[in-house]
Amino acid sequence: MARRKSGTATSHDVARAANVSQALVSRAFTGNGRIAPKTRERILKAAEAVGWQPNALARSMVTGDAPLVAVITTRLNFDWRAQVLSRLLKAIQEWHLKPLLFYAESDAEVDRLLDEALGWRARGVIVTAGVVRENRAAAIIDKGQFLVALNRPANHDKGFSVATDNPLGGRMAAKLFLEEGRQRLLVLGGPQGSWAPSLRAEGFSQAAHEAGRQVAVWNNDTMSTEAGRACAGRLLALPSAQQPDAVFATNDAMALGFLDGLRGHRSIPGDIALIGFDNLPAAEWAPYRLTTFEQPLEEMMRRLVAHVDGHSEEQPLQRNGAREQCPGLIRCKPKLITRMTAGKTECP
Amino acid sequence: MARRKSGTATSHDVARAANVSQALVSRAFTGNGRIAPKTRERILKAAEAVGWQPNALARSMVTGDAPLVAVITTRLNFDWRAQVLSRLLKAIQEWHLKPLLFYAESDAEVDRLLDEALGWRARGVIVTAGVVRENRAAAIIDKGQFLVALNRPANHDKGFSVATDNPLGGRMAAKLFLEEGRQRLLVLGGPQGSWAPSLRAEGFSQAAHEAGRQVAVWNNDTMSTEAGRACAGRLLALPSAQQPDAVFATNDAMALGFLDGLRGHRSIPGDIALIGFDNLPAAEWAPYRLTTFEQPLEEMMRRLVAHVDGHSEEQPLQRNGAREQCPGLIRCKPKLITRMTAGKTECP
DNA sequence: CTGAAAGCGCTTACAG
DNA sequence: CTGAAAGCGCTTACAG
Repeated sequence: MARRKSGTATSHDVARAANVSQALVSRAFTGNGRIAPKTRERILKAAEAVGWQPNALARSMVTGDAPLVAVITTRLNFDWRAQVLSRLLKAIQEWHLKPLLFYAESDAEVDRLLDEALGWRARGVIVTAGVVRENRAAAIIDKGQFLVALNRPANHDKGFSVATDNPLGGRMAAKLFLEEGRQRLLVLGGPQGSWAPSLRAEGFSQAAHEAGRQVAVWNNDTMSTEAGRACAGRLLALPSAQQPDAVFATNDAMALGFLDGLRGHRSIPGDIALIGFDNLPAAEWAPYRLTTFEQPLEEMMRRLVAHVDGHSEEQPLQRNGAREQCPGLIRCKPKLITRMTAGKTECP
Repeated sequence: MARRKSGTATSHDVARAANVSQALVSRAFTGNGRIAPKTRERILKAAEAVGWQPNALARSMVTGDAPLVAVITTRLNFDWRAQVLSRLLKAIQEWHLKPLLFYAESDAEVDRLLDEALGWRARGVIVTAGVVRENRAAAIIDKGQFLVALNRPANHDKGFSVATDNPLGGRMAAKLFLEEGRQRLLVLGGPQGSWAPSLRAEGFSQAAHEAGRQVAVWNNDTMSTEAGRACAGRLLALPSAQQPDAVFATNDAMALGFLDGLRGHRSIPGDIALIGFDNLPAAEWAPYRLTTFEQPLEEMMRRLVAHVDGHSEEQPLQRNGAREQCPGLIRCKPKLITRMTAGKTECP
């Protein structure tokens, strides 16, 4: 029944081999408590011979502190997700913590996974997929764990949420189009109810409305290159009087597909200006040269790290003093990367 | 010192709340041992009220079996890595195991991380980055853990290694070029000593040599689109008599950059035929239409899963009976995806 | 069906 | 400097 139990050495085996008490073996490895240097060395050698090292589970249990952080993630098929996870894993590594991953096949699973994560008594949880329900957030925080939500709300006033300033990105895109004198504006949006893409679209629409312009919004369930290509087809089928002359795609994948769909039919940015979001590697490739927004991943990670470090030092919340616009939500400015598809009308 | 210890409820708290013994609380959650249905329900309610669930660390300790699997990974900036990790996380999730990630900033760190992983007493370890040293492999397997290496050797006869059949891919590419009557062959290789890219290059060269053709190999330290573009520049600078008319890029990133670098200077596949490796999403985009190899990820995962399932059932090794070509290494055939850059010379 | 007790593999006061 | 002992939060025979 017990899988392996037999055969695995314990600190007692090492103690026997080094002819010391089991407690000394522990001290040799933790570095806590006095121990003669020579004894320590003898123990280390014995451990090596036996092939033993401390059982991290047992250590975590007895110290009441597991060096773990739970990370909720999902399919990595969108480039941006992989970038985020990669950067996150690196940060966690640098904390000398271990990421325990919870993979959500769909957003609906996220709540169950958060519950499961609680069982591991980790230092905290980082959510990069799905939605954090309010009572789940409370359960996590009440147990003294930190809660960080990336590009989504934490739904708790002691939770922490870092996001790209999506509305600002949308507004900047609109402003750029208006400065270029574009007339008919279109947004390639995400699924209904999605958080980040909706905020981008709303920021865009709002700025356009303030300038007296109307905006069409086409929602897309997948936000893939295929979806972008489909939108291009839809645009080409429109009566020419209704064809937009400026398009804001709420992610790069759609923008790239859109460009491919228009290739040979329209000139960019002559007929249609285009701005994307994410600054995927492909955005700068020769056939695209897409004007887009870079998400401030490094800044987001810095903020996240600062929050978690603050948490572990049990500092009082400094957030009130700092007067964030929206408590618990840190917005980091996206950076406009101007390439050929918009914003360069003054250059040849 | 102890971080949280205080405040966190235990099974005793639940027992008190439900007016039962602590042992019953355990039985209510594990499902092992007899317990009256009504008692169980009362306990579950009490636990919910207290906000408690079993401590997975303590459970793992006492059962001697932690439902963990260690995964060694690295930066996810290459698309293929992210795909692999994503698929892996899903498989592990389906086993009802939890992936504990070890992130190696460089290959040199991998050995240290493997050592660290041992401390968690996981069911096994899956290596997707760096090299598994022989004695490290032995240490893992001697402790009864499984060892799986993806696209690299496991370096132990009880380890398990699944890889794309890289030499075969190389040979197939060469064969296709030869059938097209290409004369001057070039390989865009990876770093010296890299495993998979070198095998691809070798397979290619070998097949070419057998047909009496010479092959030039240009190694690249990064295998990025930039490297591919640089190779294009280098090619264009060559005296025309020496210019290759067929290029095998050992990954798609280089192939795509190479295409961009040639754009406007050479016609593809007229002047130069090109084959890549990986079948990245971008390979099928309109400006590229790259002929390339799809790595058989699903088959690799199926094999991996079968091995690990076999391991947990303590089955005798079946490998000898099956007579694998190379013991412990399973090669899965890559699939040629024929698009526009090679292999379609008969079609307009 | 339920409870008291032993034990998982460690760490850490507490005595010597 | 070292060792014996308590205890971390559970699970699981073993008695009742």
